[in-house]
Amino acid sequence: MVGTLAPRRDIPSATVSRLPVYLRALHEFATRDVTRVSSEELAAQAGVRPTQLRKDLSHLGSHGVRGVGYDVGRLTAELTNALGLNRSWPVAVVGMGNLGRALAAYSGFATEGFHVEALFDHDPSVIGDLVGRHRIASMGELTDVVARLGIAIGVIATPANSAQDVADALVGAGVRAILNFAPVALALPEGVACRSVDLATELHVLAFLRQPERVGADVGRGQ
Amino acid sequence: MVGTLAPRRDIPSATVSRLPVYLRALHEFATRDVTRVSSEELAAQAGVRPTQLRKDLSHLGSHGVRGVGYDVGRLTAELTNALGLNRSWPVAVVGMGNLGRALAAYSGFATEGFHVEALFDHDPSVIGDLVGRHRIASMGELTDVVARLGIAIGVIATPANSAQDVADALVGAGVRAILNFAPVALALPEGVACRSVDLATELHVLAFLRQPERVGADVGRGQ
DNA sequence: CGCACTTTGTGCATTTCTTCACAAACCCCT
DNA sequence: AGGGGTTTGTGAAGAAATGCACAAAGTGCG
Repeated sequence: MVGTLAPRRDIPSATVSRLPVYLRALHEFATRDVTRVSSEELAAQAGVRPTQLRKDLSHLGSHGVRGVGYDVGRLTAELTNALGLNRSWPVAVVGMGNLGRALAAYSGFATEGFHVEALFDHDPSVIGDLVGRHRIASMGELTDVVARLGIAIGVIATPANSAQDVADALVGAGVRAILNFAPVALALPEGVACRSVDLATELHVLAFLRQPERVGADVGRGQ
Repeated sequence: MVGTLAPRRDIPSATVSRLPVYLRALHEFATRDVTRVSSEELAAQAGVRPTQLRKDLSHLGSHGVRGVGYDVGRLTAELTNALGLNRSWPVAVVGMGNLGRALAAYSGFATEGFHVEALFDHDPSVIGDLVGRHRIASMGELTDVVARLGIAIGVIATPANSAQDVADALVGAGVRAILNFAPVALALPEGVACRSVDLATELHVLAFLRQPERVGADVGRGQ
């Protein structure tokens, strides 16, 4: 973590990272037509301990009912609202290699108001190609397109060496939330949110954990 | 994190998650023919603070030279060794949708001894198809193939509802390290290492951070 | 050869995160 | 209406991670 810090309201960042997991667990119960869950059931589904779930929810001022549990619908609404998922989030993907194309088509991105609305690439030979319902635009069009479509989140799926330039372009165009798949630490101005996902790093950590010397271990956000 | 715990040797898990980042930063310097770096330079490249870098390296018993810095080659070797990257890690990818195919072809996977050696899918209509240099095998072949090729790491890129079955199959076949892209908390026996990457969760966190009420914030593994 | 300068390694303080333990709150049954 | 049985919400304890400040250890110049 390099950017800025200090969530304005006092929700710990560790808690924020888990809220989406709780939301998904709730959806799971909803599809089974369960209307009430205990912290124990919900925590089991989410892969955390009940006590942590309750503490996390307490930061939202969220209220279950003692002796009963949580109303699935109500808690879903509260979490959805807390996460800001009751609006639309136009997403742009930059970098149309294997990963970028997969992300552009990934159904996980289509949930909860996230919509891929624009695709960009540097390579002239792919500009104009259709991926899903969208045409790949050139980097030169980025500023205009981002402004016109009100892109809120930029996904960087380029090689490492162009990631910083892309980030600068996105920020310059007004994007203030970036999901970065390139294996570099981006330098970003204060006020720009960034999450990085690094596949090679994940494999490296697994390799460490699986070394014969070290016994069964489970580091980090295993679940 | 739900699985087991307690890295046998006392390297904090937060440190372990950063070691691959340092290794990559070192590679960057090496390609520029730099042979010595200070903790300040290396930390800047890695996106952390110098003091944290030094503290992390101290857990390895790694030694730089006071007044000088670190020898790029030597530190690279030490980190490579500590992470267990001086051997080959055969990887299998299960689930040949968009994401699985991208992962199978992803060059980031090809670094440092990680080699995709087997591909699996449930869908009969894609079994036998070639992706890269490999044929997609059926789930029924999983146990045999994993054993024969000595697969060390299983990557799950299936929908959420089949992820647990796939995990069980992998573990049953002897795989004890899993990289999970399905949005579920896997239940795994003690001694199986697991890292989960959840794209939807990352977007949700970004949405939270970008809500108007909360000012610039940067949660979690932003870099 | 010694002194000034640089940069590491680390004990300690601080902050953040997790877990425990229990009182408060609510339902339901009689 | 009251009491037993649950399950939440939370203060306080404990653990982990981070950041500070400085001593230790090296280089190189005079």
